[in-house]
Amino acid sequence: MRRTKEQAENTRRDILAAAETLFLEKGVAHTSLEHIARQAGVTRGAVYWHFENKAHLFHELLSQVRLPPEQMAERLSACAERDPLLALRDLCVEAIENLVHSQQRRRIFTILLRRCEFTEELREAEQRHEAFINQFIALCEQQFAHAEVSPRLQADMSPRLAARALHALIVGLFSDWLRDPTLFDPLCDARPMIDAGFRGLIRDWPGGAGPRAER
Amino acid sequence: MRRTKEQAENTRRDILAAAETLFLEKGVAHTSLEHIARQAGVTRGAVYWHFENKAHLFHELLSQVRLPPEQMAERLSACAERDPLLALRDLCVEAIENLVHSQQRRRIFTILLRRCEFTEELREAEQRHEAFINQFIALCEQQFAHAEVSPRLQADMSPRLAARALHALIVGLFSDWLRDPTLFDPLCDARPMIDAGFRGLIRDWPGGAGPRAER
DNA sequence: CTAGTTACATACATCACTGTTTGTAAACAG
DNA sequence: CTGTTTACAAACAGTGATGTATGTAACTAG
Repeated sequence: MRRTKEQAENTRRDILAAAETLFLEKGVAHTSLEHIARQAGVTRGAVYWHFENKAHLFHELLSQVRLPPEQMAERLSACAERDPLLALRDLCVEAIENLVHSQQRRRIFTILLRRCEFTEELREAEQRHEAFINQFIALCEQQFAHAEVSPRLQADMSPRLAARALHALIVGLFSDWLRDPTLFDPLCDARPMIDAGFRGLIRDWPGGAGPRAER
Repeated sequence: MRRTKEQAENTRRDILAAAETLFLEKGVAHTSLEHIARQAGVTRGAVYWHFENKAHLFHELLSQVRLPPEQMAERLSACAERDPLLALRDLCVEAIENLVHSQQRRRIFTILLRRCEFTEELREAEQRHEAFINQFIALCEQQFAHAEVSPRLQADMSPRLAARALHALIVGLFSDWLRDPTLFDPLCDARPMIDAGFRGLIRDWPGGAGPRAER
């Protein structure tokens, strides 16, 4: 009963989708490969064929939604003629809004934040994720350290600290909203909240009256 | 080999301590009651005697570090003669600094944020924790809605939104620092970061030159 | 057309965990 | 001092998960 390459790719996707569903529902540790296989309509044989083990499966799940940092860096430097901070602000707002637009992102970040244990087993996936975060923070710091920007920082803020505060705000918004989506509405609240963050970091940050970002 | 009441209390504490250690090390789901018992120098019999099951054990672990909300409310209203926001600010800063001062807090919050899966099994503990968070947010909102305070909010900020943004910042700082303690030093950085948060929410927030809180 | 390989299913061996039950010595109440 | 309860230890029963090994039919390259 061998399948064609295309069919094989489909079962692979089915397995990933099944894992996504079950990880979200019962947590990573409490989901067995048997479970995943059944949900995907295959046996564990298929799972072990496509993935080394649960940790690798998890890892590949995560890779599906991470914006490659190069792309982020590109987006930030693309609009170099504008205020570099406005580009960063828009990026942050979009990151949060994206949770609304893609249920897959929402599911996977929920798994990441609330349905998995970062322990030996998932060390590799964790490290990749951490590397990603560090790159994001580094990018922020870079923007804040920009020659035209750093003089605008509030007195008690270094580029380093500003980057960390901004990241904390975003992570907090992610994890709060994923925990309870009724807390706020990303589509209308993310922007003012992020703006508030920037206002605390930057002296002359344009107030609530500032222009909306172009889309 | 029955023990005296005092001895029993000790084994209970030993079990909790063992669970704390192992949950942190290997995650809640990956830690068996057998493991915990061994680490505590007892058998599973003792564990089942003192706790109904792993979920209840986990629950009692968490209760060890949560500041009762009444105490928070009290602290906030205690210094009513001062700016209510300064009291809130100090409370937030302290919450973060406390992570440094108590390794137990640090361990337990690490477990909460990175070593457990919020799934059916832990539903009860999760709900209590969530209730606690909601009370905290409600308290913040209350402070921001205070008659003398709300006119000072930035134009695009409601008390509701401000409370949520502040909580997100704190949660983010918690989870970032627990993930990587080299990111910043709570003892000197928490205050400016929290101040930045407030500055983004409040118009006339005293700048970095503001007075340090009395201790 | 036919090796050889692929994409699985099936079977096997092993082990770990949970919950419960039973046993028991020692503490404690009266 | 004695019956009762406490604070466990030990044994039991059942279940499920993992990794691997083996089988196999169909695809595919030549």
